[in-house]
Amino acid sequence: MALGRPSFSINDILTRGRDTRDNIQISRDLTDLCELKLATINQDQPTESRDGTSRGPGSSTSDCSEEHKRDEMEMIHIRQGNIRSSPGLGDIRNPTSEAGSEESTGEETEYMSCRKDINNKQLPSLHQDKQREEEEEEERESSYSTVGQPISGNKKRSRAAFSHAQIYELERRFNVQRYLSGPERAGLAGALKLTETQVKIWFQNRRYKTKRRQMAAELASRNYSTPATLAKKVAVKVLVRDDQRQYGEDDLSSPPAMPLYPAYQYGYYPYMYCFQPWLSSNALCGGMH
DNA sequence: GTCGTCAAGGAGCCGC
DNA sequence: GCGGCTCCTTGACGAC
Repeated sequence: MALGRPSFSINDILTRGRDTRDNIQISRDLTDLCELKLATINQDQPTESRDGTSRGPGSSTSDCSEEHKRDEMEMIHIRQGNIRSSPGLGDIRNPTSEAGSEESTGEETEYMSCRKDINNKQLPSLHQDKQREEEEEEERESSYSTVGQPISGNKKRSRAAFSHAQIYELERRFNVQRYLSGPERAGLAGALKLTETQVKIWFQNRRYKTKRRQMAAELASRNYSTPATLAKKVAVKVLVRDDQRQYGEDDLSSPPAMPLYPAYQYGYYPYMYCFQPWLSSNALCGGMH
């Protein structure tokens, strides 16, 4: 089951990504696209930048260049293999910001918060960060296998915590395509120092999470349009027009030729034609499908 | 202690 | 049979 593919192959990001400049350019394109959509969403709500200053939709240019630089550094970081690998290190995550980013309807916000986390926590001092990662790497290798599971017979299940850089890359990839082929998965897993299974499971969980949120949004919208509101949208035959009777008595006694509820047209939820929140910006930005 | 989130486990289904 | 999918659950973990 393959969904719509972008005009360029994401493999370009990974394979051509050995050429960092190419990779950065694609990263910029994706970042710009996502930020553009986010700006569209928040047109009327000035967003809070990382340094606490608010910025409007049109004022992101300078910030973008800074972010691009940081992205650039981050991507170089990843390509150099200085990425934190999967095994559960609680200190490399930022549950507060993650939880905060889990807006009920926002898919793009997770991506953006990931960017924010990366910029906030990892990029300001790459050298210190690198050194710390090396220390963590040693510590990790002493207790975990490469797939993030305890080596010894410890039956206690360990929950791998992916690094911000890994999640950032996974999210970005997910924004491009929601389904990966085998080679694509292998390439991404290799680039992120994860196993193919971990990438596969991550995408599965991510798709299901997206779906759950869409369903929740749908449910909320249904509750929003109350039955009383719907009851007003009933098709009524025009019996008299311009003082002329439009139907004979037989017509009126027989059932209408046209169904009153053309539900088939919009599935079984005709009112969704008017209000489809899952087709709004979050779904579009979250999937670009 | 409770709650939310997340990676992973597992059942059931489908296509090859 | 195998691999991947959806869907739901489990167990770990952090925030409150």
